Amino acid sequence: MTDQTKKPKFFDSSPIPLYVQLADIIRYRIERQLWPEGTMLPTIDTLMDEFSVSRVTVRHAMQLLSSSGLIEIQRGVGTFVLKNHTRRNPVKVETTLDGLIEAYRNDKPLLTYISDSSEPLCLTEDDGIPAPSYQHLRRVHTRDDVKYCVISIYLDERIFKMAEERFRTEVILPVLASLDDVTVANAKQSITISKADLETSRLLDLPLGDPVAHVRRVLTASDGTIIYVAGVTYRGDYIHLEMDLKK
Amino acid sequence: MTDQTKKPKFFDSSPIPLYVQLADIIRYRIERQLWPEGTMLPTIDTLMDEFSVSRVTVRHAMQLLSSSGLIEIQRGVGTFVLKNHTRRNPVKVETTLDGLIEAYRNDKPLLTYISDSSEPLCLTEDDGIPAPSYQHLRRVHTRDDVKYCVISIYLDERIFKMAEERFRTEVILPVLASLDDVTVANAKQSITISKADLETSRLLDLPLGDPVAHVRRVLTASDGTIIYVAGVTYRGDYIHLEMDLKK
DNA sequence: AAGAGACGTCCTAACATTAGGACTACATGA
DNA sequence: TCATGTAGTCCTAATGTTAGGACGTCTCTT
Repeated sequence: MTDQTKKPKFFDSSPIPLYVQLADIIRYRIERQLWPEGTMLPTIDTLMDEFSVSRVTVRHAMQLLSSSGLIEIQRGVGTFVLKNHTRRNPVKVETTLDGLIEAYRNDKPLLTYISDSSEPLCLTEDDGIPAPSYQHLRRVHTRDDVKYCVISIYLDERIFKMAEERFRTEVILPVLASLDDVTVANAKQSITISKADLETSRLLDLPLGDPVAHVRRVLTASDGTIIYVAGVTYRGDYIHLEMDLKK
Repeated sequence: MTDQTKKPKFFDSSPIPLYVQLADIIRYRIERQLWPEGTMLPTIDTLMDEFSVSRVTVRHAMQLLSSSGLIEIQRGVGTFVLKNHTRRNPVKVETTLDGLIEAYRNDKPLLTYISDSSEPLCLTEDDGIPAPSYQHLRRVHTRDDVKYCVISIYLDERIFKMAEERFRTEVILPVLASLDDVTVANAKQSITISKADLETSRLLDLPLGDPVAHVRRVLTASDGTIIYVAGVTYRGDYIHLEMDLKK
């Protein structure tokens, strides 16, 4: 019965541990330049106050950030922002097929085949006319040692047979574009955002629940046959989309 | 020294409680139709086995899903998938200015002004020539009782003065478009994905760390003056982007 | 009415998270 | 050298998460 002051507890009620939430907030502030590189962070006691949490909690959060190299803790001195954790080389989402092909011509990701287990090919009426059969390829793209997307491709088997070896070892789209016998008449792409599920989080070394972008691409031939369907799951932080609204 | 069998512990090492992760996985399977509406979920004992977790953990996860209305637990019978939690009415991200204006003409969201505290206007050389001064407006858009984005707008003060009242009470872009004296020469938009920070999670009633999309729009007049800069943070699950890759 | 198959409850026992407070160790400048 | 400010350590205690197991209760079918 000492004091019944309301405890805002700031962002409790979430099942995520306080120290993780706190670390997220601090990371966010650093990324947003609120605390630029080299700055000394508020003292532990100040942060305890600001967020009404205990010492243990603040320290735990700090250790998390420190071990990920974002800050440096100096005993007896203070805690300092290290690197500005600049956005790492995001993937520019191309808005044209040519751009997409061109992008892959310059950037050859490491391809890792993965065993299947994924969603079956699912098409809507709008997509076009299904081909008689498809070859399924599923792999992870890696660049600079970072696995940045999982891609699951269904390729018209007749086309696949034209360059089986190349399709297996190279990125599909440039190969597809290089085949004289194949003409892509239509190409659609849709993007949605969701959270990394168990499989994705494993494949991309991502924490479960981290933001990801799902991209679905459908290419059709001039007779309406669907020749290529891809479902790509990108790490959310690798996505960057630019568009000119003035057409 | 009884048995030292390795415990894969499936997705431990994450600070997020197991039962939350498990609930996420089950929700995901339901959403992906792996367990369609009406299906009986595997028994608690089966799930305990599949994921190597204890009874308490499975039940805790189930209760979470049950209380969010996704499943129904029937004692002595089993647990069943209720509604298929269909995607709720996502916002189609427009790729042209006219589309954007048109979209807002048909969909009038509820605007809630919020006190400031946000990032200052930050522009790059590329954006254009800054106007002498800007009016800042910051608000939350709500549709069907769901707060789906926070928008922070900087509007050239000279333009703001032309229709102060309307700018305050209506969605900016349609008003801007309706002014004869204003011509938008250029309009750019960029999209990135990140996690909800503390402020966003509060404003949008979203769990901290949930996926969000940041959209930045810059409009310039024909003389290169930047007349409008908007930073919009959307709920990730409200974003849907369609594009025709064939230009 | 009985049995099988489900979920519900309860218990023990580790750990992890968190608050709150006291005290220690270190670095730096006056 | 010493005061000051900062991070580190340690303690108690409450609460939450998880494993593992035993047993209770409910529903439905035979």
